Amino acid sequence: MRGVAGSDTRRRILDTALTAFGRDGYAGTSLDGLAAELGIRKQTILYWFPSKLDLFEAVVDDAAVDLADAFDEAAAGGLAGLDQVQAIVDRVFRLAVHRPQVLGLVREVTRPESPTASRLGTRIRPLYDRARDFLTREMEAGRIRRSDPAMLLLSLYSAVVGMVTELEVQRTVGFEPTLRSTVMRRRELMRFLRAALTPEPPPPASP
Amino acid sequence: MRGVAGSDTRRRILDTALTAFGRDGYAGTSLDGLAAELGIRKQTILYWFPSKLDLFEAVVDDAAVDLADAFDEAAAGGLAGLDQVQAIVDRVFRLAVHRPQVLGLVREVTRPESPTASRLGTRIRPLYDRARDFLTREMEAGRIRRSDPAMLLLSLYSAVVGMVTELEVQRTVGFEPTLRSTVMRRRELMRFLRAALTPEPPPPASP
DNA sequence: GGCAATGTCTACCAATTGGTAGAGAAATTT
DNA sequence: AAATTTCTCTACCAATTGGTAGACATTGCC
Repeated sequence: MRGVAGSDTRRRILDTALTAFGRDGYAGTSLDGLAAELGIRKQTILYWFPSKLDLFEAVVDDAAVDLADAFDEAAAGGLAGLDQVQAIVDRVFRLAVHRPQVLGLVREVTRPESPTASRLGTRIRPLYDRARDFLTREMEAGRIRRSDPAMLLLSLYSAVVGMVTELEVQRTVGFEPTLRSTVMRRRELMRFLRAALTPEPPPPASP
Repeated sequence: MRGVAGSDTRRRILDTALTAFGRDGYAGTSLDGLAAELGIRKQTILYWFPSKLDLFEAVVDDAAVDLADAFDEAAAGGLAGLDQVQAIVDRVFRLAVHRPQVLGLVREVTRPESPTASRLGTRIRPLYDRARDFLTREMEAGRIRRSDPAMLLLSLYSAVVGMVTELEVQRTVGFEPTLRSTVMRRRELMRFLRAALTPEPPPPASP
């Protein structure tokens, strides 16, 4: 078959490339290998995406949409304090179980030398600002322990992404990442976060 | 100069390779580039290390020693509970400031597809076991909040390494990683960890 | 001074890389 | 049915990759 409607070819390339870039990194992914995985020729990839870098950027943009959607959805409930945090963590975990490749890509793209570190940066920036504002507000309202919001956000990000992404550390250490262990991990993470975020009890009330 | 005593050539290669592998990843690092950075020819590298993979493994082994030493040193004080945790975090931070490349390599090597993920695994395993036993003990003694030690350890690992390694996220987000910000980050991380680890107050004593 | 060991280099090489040029099949338009 | 557009392919290519073979310089030993 030749020249067939293959309009989904672009889609297939994006999906396979997402997995490959997240798994092997940008440098470790070759167009030939990618094409072989897809059962097509490299030139077909270059037809849809003029260069490897273009493909990578398209993949990143594509994944950024997923991430932003997840956050939006979790934020839509209009929750507050720890409940809102929990909703977001749950949502990110759902994404991680459903499409773990996305987080692999996040890992690759947040590498200092990543070819488009800055690109994801600009994509993520709005999410970041929203999150920091949220934390600031909740701290002022006393629903979250008071500290530097930017730093706290970094801690949260690290804990969540680290926990979700570094599955290998688990494997290295003898865990098989089953669904059950994933659920346990989420629960454990939430306990951890709740403990860290719960505001200290107010000082003994003065009359 | 030719054939000079260059016994430190091996050392220089290891150091430069550590930085390069941590920064660009295994696939993203080329022997030619490495050699150029060192002002020598690629064949000199291949004289000291028979292949690229051999070089990588040597680099990993080298870095693993540094890490293990840091842990040992931090553990030597014979502290308990949160103080011990703090000592380790401090020590890792010191390593991160002093030789940030090591953590870059940790990041690369914990990637699922890393050529020697399993190697670092076996190197780290003993450290892991010690840490988990420590946590279990401290929980039983009531000095640390009770939870699943393995999971908790994963949380700690994620929070610390994530916080230290993912400098780029900070940069992306507008922080310049100065020494001062590093100190602040460590302090913030400790506050975070302390909050998460401090045992809950005992239930109201029954007679 | 001769000589083996050590260390660095030049000269290659086969395989793989990202990318170009353009042929040719199928679908769509006219 | 002819012409055009859309899509995938074959055929190349220059540059880079990790690696081999071996020349040649320096050093330390006798």
